[in-house]
Amino acid sequence: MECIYNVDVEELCPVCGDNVSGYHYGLLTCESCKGFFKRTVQNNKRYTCAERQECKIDKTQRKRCPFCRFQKCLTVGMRLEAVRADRMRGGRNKFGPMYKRDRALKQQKKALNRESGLKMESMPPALSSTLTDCTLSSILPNLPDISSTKNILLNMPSSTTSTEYEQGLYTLPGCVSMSSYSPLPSQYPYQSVPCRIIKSEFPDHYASSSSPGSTGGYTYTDQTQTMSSPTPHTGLDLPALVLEFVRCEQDELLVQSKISTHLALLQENQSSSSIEPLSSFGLMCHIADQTLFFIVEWARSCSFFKELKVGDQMKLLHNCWSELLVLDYISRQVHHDEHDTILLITGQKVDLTSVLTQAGVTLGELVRGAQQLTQRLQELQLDCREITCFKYLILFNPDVKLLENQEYVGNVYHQVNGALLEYTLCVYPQHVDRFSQLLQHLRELRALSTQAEDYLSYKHLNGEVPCNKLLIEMLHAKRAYV
DNA sequence: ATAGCCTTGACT
DNA sequence: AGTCAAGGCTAT
Repeated sequence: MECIYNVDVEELCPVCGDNVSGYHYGLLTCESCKGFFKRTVQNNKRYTCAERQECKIDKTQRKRCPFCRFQKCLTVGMRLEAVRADRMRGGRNKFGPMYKRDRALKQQKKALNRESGLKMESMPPALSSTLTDCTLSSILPNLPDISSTKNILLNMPSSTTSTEYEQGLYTLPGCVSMSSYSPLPSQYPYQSVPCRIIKSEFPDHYASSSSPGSTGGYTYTDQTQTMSSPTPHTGLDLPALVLEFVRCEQDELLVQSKISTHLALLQENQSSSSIEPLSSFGLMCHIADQTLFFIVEWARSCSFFKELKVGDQMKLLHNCWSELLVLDYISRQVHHDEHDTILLITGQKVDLTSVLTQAGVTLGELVRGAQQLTQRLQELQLDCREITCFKYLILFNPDVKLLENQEYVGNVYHQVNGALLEYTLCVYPQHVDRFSQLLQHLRELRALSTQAEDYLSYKHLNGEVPCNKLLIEMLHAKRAYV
């Protein structure tokens, strides 16, 4: 378990997760994505996606789909304007001061973390990289929804850089840190923000207004249309709802990187203070707390969820948080091929045997139960679209009592249920009872999560759960509505 | 086409 | 003189 402590503070490329080699075209990226971005813009390359324009980009797969890779470059905030039209070498461009501020900010953040020791709660919200100090009630009403995200972007002061923005300088009250993991919908790509500080250094190809009759290059608007429109061309006619769910999924790599950074800071605080090191269990609580934050973020981004009033949103989340946590854990194991290790959200592997020997009876049973369910789901070859449906079925639980809009929640549930049925019949026609098997496994997952919640409550009563506000809030809200 | 290494040159 | 993000070169 010690390996969890060795999370590197070093930043990862937001596009592919490789090691960064410096600031390139607006942000810290790796050497290969730098080169890829340069080639694409300089040579005005156009790519197409053979799949659904949702390819995962990581170090091993980045070569497979240049379309999605370039899309991701833009989404994370790489700047077309930083590619020079005249190909002049050397020297500095106008991004220099921005890089400098970004570096200073990172230093400041580190220093602040060291000062405040483990008491993250005392940190000014704007400097807190993740939401250790947030309660659900503070997150839900204050987080901007996608449409207001657009407004914030559009109204950003012109001196604002994307990096500063991501680091939370422009956060709203309620300790909200908007970051690059929040998927900006394709209608509002970052690059369309009109108030860019820097005039394009590549005006011929990329200035949207100055070249109405340009033949060779695509404009910003063109690009949005050609690069981001949903592909109608699919081999199978999958339920639209399922495709939409997949499109709204969070970027796992970014979540992984955020949580890893958080744990790394925690580790720094540990070593620089006299506070007793966290136990493995304590560390797991921190991971669970952080994961919860991203689960809430995901829920918030669902269009169905946004329709609900905050009161109902809280009831739904209070009801299902542990199921979503367990689903997150199990779906990670399902697609992890090594049977003797557990894959954490941080990307680290933990030896299963050492977990089982270290864990007490209850935790041991839980881990074993999860492994068994994992194995059954692996045999079924559960796919990521089914997992996404699971998340919605768990969140929109029609059995939650005292909802203001009970009927709506029930409606969503049944729609998702129908979409999942249609999906399984469409993709696995030879496997007729797949749908009912999936639902059976969902019930088993629910049972596991109840066990897990009970275990956590017991540990909390013993004072063994570290001060993770979100996790503890959830524990207190334990099934009050069912 | 990719990506690691090299050269360049404004800025400190 | 040193820094470091641009572009360039070239094996793979």
